[in-house]
Amino acid sequence: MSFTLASWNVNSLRVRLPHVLEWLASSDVDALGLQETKLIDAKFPRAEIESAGYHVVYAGQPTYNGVAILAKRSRFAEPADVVVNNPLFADDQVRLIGATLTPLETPQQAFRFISAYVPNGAAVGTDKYDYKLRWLTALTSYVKQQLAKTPRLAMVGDYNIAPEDRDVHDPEAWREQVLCSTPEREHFQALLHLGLRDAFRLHDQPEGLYSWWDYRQGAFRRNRGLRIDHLLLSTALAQACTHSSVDVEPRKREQPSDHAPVWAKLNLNQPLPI
DNA sequence: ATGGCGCGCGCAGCGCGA
Repeated sequence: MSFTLASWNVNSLRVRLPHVLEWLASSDVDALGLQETKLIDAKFPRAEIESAGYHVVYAGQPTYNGVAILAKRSRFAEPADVVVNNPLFADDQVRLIGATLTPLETPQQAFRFISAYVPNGAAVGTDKYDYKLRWLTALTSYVKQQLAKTPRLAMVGDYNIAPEDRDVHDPEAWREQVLCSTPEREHFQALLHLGLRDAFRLHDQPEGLYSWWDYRQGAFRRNRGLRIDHLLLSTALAQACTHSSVDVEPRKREQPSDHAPVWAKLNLNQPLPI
């Protein structure tokens, strides 16, 4: 009984819907967190996604932000207990959605799935950077609370943090810049210390595999990227994770998102520890 | 490392992302 979980910042779902539908059809994904849908709920392409065989829950706002969770209908019950945003953090931006996903065949394997769009932070020392750090502090409190209630947790998303120098094409150029600064990296480590694992680092990985490349300067062609999109798995789920990677193929298309989807495969054959 | 990119909004050019 294996499940593939994934995350993708699509930078406008209106523009990227064909990419998402093709990727779902070709990649065998069971649950997908989306970020930067940039759609109000009234404009969300619910019918198209349901026709593709997925449950979907979503929350958006005009122009900016917006998150969603897709779950394959042949494998999961309707997503339950949907929560939008962090109850511990008053936020007028829509950057978080969580739901409980229950496998149809093994309902005892239900887990909490969160799609997160961490603020970008603009530049170190700006108001947006302060907001990012405050947002992350509140996220850590919330995840701690969630893990106490639900030991099976997958929190996926655009974290806008490259955790280590090996996640950066040019670490010296990015030293203490936004996405790579020490305070941001400490926040990422704080999440791991709660009992989450970075799925990508559970396995041997090739060097230079990133999840975001600037649209400018031919950054993708030159692989000048950062690994800022992550799947964080609670220890209970991390034990079941057999593979994890980034699929760079969608980034090669015409009119791509600047982010590539990241994924992890979980083998839930054995009963999971509580 | 700033831009030069691409998005939304809305119909020009700006805010924003990372």
